[in-house]
Amino acid sequence: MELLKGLNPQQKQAVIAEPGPVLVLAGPGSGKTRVLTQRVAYLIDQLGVHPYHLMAVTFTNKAAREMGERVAGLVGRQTRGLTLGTFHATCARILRVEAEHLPVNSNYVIFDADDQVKVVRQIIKDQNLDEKRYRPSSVHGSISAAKNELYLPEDFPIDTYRAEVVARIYEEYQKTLITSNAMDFDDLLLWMAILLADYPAIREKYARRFEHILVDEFQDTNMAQYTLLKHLASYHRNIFVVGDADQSIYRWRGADYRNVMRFRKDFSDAEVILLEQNYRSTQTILDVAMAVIEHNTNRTPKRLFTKRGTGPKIIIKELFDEHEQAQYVVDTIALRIASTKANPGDFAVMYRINAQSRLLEEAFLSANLPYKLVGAQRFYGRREVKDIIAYLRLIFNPDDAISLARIIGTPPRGIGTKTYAQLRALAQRLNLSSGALLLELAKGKESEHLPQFSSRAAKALSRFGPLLAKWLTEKETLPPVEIMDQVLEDIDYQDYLDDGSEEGKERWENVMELRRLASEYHTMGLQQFLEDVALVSDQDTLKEGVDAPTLLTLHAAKGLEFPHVFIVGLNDGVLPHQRSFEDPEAMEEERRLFYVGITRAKDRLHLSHAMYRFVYGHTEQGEPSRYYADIPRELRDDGRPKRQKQSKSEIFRPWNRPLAPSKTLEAQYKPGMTISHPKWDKGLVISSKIQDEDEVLDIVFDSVGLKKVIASLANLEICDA
DNA sequence: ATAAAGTGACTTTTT
DNA sequence: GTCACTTTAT
Repeated sequence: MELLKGLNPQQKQAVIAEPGPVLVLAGPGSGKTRVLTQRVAYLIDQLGVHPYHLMAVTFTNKAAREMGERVAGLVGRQTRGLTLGTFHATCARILRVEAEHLPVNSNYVIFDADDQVKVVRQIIKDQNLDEKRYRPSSVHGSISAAKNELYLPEDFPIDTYRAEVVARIYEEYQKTLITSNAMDFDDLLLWMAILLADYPAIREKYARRFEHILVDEFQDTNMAQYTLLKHLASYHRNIFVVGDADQSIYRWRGADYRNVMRFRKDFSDAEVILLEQNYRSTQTILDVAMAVIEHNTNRTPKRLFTKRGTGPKIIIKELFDEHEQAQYVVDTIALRIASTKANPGDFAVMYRINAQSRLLEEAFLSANLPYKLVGAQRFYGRREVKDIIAYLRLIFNPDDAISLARIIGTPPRGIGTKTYAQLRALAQRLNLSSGALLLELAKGKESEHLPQFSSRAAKALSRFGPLLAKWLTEKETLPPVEIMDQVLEDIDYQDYLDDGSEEGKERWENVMELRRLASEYHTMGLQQFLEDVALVSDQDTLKEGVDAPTLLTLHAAKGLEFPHVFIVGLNDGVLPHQRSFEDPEAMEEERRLFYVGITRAKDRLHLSHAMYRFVYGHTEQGEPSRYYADIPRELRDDGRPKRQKQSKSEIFRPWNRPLAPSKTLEAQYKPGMTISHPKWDKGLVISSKIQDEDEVLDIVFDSVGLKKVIASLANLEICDA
């Protein structure tokens, strides 16, 4: 079979597996995307399954698009009818079709994270709750977590007083969304699961339709996703899932790698296939990856191997501060591009938090090196972009309270917070959405409610209402880009942005970029444009065909690969992140995140950290990441000259100190010793063990309590033996 | 009602 | 240090 050429036996076994439940446990770089793609092609081509009866779920739209193109190439014809997309996009589409069974209509809008927090904040204000005690983002986090676990407001577990308050806010929150004719990200999954559970007819309709279901990145599904998959697979039971528990990095979003175990239990007859051979990285990189991930508990040990050969050691570099680190990255990349045949696009720089990208960007800019930054927030989070999207959303769905609140006074048109609050209160009393009331007021003298406002407010309102009404008629005939043009003209937005500054110019350019995006939706229409804009993933913003280094978070790096990978900021508190310190489960996830980063590298891996780093404006001494201790010496090259030069500068530049002391395999510290640490001061040694030619100590400090310390890195002084 | 100036919270990670 | 939100002056 032409289709199976070049596959190894396990991959082949997966592609041609008998219908029924299949679980593919795929290590990094083991060709799982290929398996998934070939499997779809095989089902269509060899088993004659019509694409209409297939559903494939991926993690990003980009992955879906690539898969679609590859399948089309393999089967040599159109894949029309194939359901292929992210969980959210797929659910959004089905929910529009089934809207009659939902509390919203098919023109619902999708609330993003920002909108969600705004709704919560408004409710907290309305209920006179203390915003400090009930922080909107944290309350929203609780609501989101509940939804991912399929708890409706009435099911919200109340064990504390706080939970009682949150449950009340949750209830209000859902009401607000419904009157806004909106769904949030979590609702897309939640309502889909509810629909399938509560309406046997709908369940049967889709379960019968999807003869085969394929799921990528299965380890990152949450309870809602797992449940709806189970419903969808309830008729044919042909569910093919691919995942790797070691790469589960979205626990904080409700993802639960235990779904892999759940799957094995719920589908006990599942065929389990292991893909261990790696086609991406050198053995050295794989050995580093395994050495790091082995420290996690509760995992199935895996042996990653490759036929690619050993490859060079990985490089570990300590820099003075984050500026020097950024400079080092840029210099190294520039040098390699100049001296080897590496292309700029072969390089990626990864970091734990978005804030770390700024210094890197600056270094790239000042070196005059182009770069690509992955991150949707960067563009869609901009004020001017959000403003225009809010106008379009309001035009698509005038009930959208959040969008109306955003734009009713932007640009200023005489409707301030007071007037808006009045409008909102009256609308609530009349059981209308604010937008609907605004349209009612647009009738001018005929409106019975207009006299309730001051003459000034009434005048402003009766000017804006008709404008909205006009746009609403225009949307029926105009494509998205022309609606947008009309809005920009009517509100004189360019003039509003233009304050003569460089920033104002930039903002207008962003609006024009959005316009360019909208212009691609001539045939697909406003609904599709708004939906795509709401559901873009960070990876989707990665520009293809631009040959430049990529800057991205470790999360965004999942599923990608690069010949040269730099992971920066390997400082304790950054990677692993401080916020995870107290929670062992979160710490395991930090480790998986690092593992994901390492395994993105094909040929060369560079790790680096800064001796001093900025925290809230001032410099603080940073500790190298504890993960270094897990990387065997023989796999790393710490750039230390073979012979130590004794120069004065070295004495005054402690950051040049070698990563390891002179090689001693004997413990220098014993339990019971009192030591002194440069940052944590006095402490008592509890235990000491030799690990990878380094001494690892457990020390109880008076200041911070129990810490794991690597002797060669910590600069300890013995006070009292 | 709006713009300017001042205050305080805050930084994981994202569909 | 920065952003978003609140208070104060026009």
